[in-house]
Amino acid sequence: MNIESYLSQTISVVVNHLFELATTPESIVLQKTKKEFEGDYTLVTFPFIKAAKATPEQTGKLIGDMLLKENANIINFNVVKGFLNFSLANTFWLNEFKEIVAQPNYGIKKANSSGKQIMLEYSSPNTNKPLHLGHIRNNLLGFSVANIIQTQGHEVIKVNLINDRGIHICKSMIAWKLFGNGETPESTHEKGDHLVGKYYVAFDKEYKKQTAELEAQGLAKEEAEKKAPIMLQTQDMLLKWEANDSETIELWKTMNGWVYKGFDVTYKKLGVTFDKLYYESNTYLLGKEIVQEGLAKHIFYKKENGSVCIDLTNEGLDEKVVLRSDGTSVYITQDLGTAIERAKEFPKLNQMIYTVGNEQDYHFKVLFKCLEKLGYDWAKECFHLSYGMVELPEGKMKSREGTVVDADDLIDGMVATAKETTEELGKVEGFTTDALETLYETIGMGALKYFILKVDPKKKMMFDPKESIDFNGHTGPFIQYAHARIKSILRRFEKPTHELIISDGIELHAKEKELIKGLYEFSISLEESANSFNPAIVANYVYELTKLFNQFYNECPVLKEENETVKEFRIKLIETTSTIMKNGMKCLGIEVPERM
RNA sequence: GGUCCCGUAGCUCAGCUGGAUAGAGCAACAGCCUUCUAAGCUGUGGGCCAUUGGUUCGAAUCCAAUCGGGAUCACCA
Repeated sequence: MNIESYLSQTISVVVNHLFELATTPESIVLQKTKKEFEGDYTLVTFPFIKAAKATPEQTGKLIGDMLLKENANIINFNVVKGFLNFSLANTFWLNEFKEIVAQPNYGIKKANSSGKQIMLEYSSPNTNKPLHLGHIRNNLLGFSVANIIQTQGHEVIKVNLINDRGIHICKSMIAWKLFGNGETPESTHEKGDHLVGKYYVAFDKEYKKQTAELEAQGLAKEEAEKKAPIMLQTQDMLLKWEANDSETIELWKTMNGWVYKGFDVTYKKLGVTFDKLYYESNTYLLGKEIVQEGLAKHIFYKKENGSVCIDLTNEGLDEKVVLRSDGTSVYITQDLGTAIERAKEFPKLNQMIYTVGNEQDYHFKVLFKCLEKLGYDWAKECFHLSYGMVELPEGKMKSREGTVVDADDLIDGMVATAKETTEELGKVEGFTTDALETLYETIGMGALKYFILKVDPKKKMMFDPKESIDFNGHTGPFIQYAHARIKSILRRFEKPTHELIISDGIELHAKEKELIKGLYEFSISLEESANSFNPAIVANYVYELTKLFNQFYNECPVLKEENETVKEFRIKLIETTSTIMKNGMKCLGIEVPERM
């Protein structure tokens, strides 16, 4: 049951009767009562004082009196200025709790016929370098949003479009050919993506050296950059690749193979998965036909030099090239092609979501506008899940220069810190070695994932590698710890919990009531989180719930409670709390341990 | 320069579909482990919510301008 809409309904009836209004339940301003005041919900009465022809205080009292008379669930009220605070009966909250308990997956809707089919693209790595912190945000965000959308009864197809071709890929290939001496991940015991990334950096170094030399010989900077031998070799290689030169293709396959193996390890550590992989080498030629189609429809036009453009100046955008004068594709050509291809491949698709950084806001505006102009009505259901950059205190990350926070290093560092902390706290007893390894990963990754996901995706976020991610306070381990504490109590409880019956006569402790309210909120937060594609809402919700639990834990003994009815109720209460914590964290891709 | 995003405590972030005295965490300080795991709980200090003006009974929240920061405006991806 949605408590707010139930109350709004009641209030609108009362208000309409009292003041001869025609207020709809939706227009009632209702909020949770602030901590400092007595009550559960608060009605803002300012909107009614005119119709009531009374002061805010009098208006509040009028409404309060009538609510008290009309609704048995409302047992008390007080008025402070224009605010009517009212309390709901003990039994009301107990019943609410029973309803939650009766739904094993409270807040989570099963996939049903009214659910949508949604494609969500995320990750989209380049195969010339390892993943870094920016990719971590992308991956965690994409995976988490997919989970969250699923809880609302939708089907999500997670896809990864791998950027496996192009000049940047050739750069690391050339560098490897020149300086690699036949190195392989096996020979160097290096992760494949790191090995290839090393040569990408090597390319940049050599390229800078060569341009500097040419500049010293008197060439202009621009000229030098064009004429550097290594750049010419790279361009030549790209041509060979496009001409399907067997030796080049062979090297490309080999090196990309190394990278994929490396990526798989990182993806596994991050716990992200995909339903379908797309490779740009297969899709980059798509879209040319679309351009012809657009030309025929006079949506695109040909310029004198032969390039094809679209004029979006009326839309507040610019003129954009969609096909080069030499007839080759640009970025947006393939994106048009890929989108249309996917729509054909999945005819039931209701929405396409692209998880890509906000530096590409403009690109996606143009892309969606193009699709719309081409007459694809699903274009307005396309959504760019845009997220802010992860910033470092020293400035930007540049993978070419190797000044990045590497994903694997960061992950390993987090796990190592988890290990250190656990050992320092002396909490290693009773675990097998394997269980400990798993625990360190759970805690380390929990801390990292929570750190990233608790902030609003739209906003840029700051990450200071020098300050390690915290394990105290508003963090993943804080929640994991509370969960483990609950499980510890449940392990000691002698009866099977499913047999427990919640008695009606229980007088709720303040912290118990707060906790029930907190449990109820899960469903609302999850829905809000899904609607706004924002995992931070769930993340912050679970934190709030955990705080409520910790307060309860401090004030209300469970196993030591002498009254058997109360004890069993509390068992049920914490069991439900642990389930919601677990389900909430699962949405974020974070595991919660049974003990820690 | 055009367009878009962002400015909240020393730091990292909530709150933004307008409502009461603006919240957390970290850091600092002070309490709580013969009581279910102290990765916890309780308390103290810390704020012209960038600035100015407007709308409103009421503005951190909406509007405008200014200042500061970032992104983007490629026949790169």
